[in-house]
Amino acid sequence: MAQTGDDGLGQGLSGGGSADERNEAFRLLRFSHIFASAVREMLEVKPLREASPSPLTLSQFHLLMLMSLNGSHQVGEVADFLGVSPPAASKTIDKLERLGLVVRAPSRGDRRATLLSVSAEGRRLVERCVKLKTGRMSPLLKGFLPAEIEQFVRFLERSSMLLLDSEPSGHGFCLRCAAYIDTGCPVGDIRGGCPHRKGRESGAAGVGTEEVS
Amino acid sequence: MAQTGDDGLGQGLSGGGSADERNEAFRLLRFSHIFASAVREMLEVKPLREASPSPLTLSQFHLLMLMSLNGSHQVGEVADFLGVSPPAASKTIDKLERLGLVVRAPSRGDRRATLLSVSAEGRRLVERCVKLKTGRMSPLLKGFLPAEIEQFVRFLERSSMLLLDSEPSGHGFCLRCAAYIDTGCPVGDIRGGCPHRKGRESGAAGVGTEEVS
DNA sequence: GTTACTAGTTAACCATGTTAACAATCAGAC
DNA sequence: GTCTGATTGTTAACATGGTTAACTAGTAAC
Repeated sequence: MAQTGDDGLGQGLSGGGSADERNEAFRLLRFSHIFASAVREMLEVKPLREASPSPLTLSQFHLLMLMSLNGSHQVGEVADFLGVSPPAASKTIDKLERLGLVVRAPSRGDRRATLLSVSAEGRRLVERCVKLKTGRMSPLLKGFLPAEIEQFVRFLERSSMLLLDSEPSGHGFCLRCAAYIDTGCPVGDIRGGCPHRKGRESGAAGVGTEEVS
Repeated sequence: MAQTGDDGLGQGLSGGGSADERNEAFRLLRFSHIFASAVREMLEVKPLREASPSPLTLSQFHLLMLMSLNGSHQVGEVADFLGVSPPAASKTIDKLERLGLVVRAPSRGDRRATLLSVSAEGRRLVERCVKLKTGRMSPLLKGFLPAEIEQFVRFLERSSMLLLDSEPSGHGFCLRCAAYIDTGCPVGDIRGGCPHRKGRESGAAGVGTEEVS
């Protein structure tokens, strides 16, 4: 039953073009969803659950990851990066502080601001989690030839950019897209720019240099 | 600053192998994240926000999608498919019913069960949403050659399976992975089987045939 | 026909998000 | 210098979506 073109949605997917083209569009949509779910589940949620004794949210972990790479941050920056309101960020930080993963300290320059940094315990958690991610990646790396990996990465990059570029005018939401891993987020180039990147570039002198620990 | 191998995480990612291999693993992990986020945002969240006057959750929409393709369902099946507890499903259905998108009707065979079906309004919403998804896909389809699309889809499928297969023993969580689009979910083959599939196969005679309309 | 199980809902609670209001501090006009 | 206005972060009040436990109604087994 329900062969590709038969059901109600086969119609909805037909944007013109031959049946083969429709079928390709259909399969691409489907496996994009599956891949996205698999990545989220196996490379984000599961490693985090295994690495952390107390159950952390992905948001909470992203915050930790961000700070473990970029030194101290202000609460507002963190809120921007996570894409939530300042009170939400504040509460998230409360929780992480109770767990002993981050540390709040008053900023010396601006006494309104509070600087956040990762504790040793938090840093260890991040390391454990990254190690688990790496482990889960390895069957994937073993199952492809190096040249295939290279091409797959290029496909992923190109298609991500094509997807995001269809935005009428980039009002710059943040993908929380692992940009914290490295500089040069390609997403930032086509949208308004991810807040994390902004923080690192413009705020580098004011924030990054003021170490807490 | 922070070139790929310099920062704290370059170390964490090194699972052995040459620097080039590590770099490839690194890029693959990163662009997998980016692609997953882009798919979620542009092919799931945004189309839904645009198609629906009242803000629906992805869960709620998945439920709608599921039922619009497979006729009526029981509350418990829906809970399994969404991966939430029965009370949560019940409340979700409450909301969708208040919005006039689904209809509850007593089952004639088993008077404990309630059968759910999509209203005409709900069906229109699903169609609008699918159309928007298709629209957002088109730049992607235009930006690739047909042969590239084909290969990209194969990569996505292979890597999804490799990722999911690394699970020690599939205790069958559901990816909500767009399996509702078509039969033959490849994920179901390697895990315990997605609950939706189970519902369609074993429950087809008891549930699918009893139309509520 | 009594007993045990199943389907669904309700109640009480928790986590996480929001907006509005607030205290403290900074920065510029005068 | 000081007053006014913007900013930083927190608290308070509330909405939403999830959980488990308890309950009702109905089915099924013996």
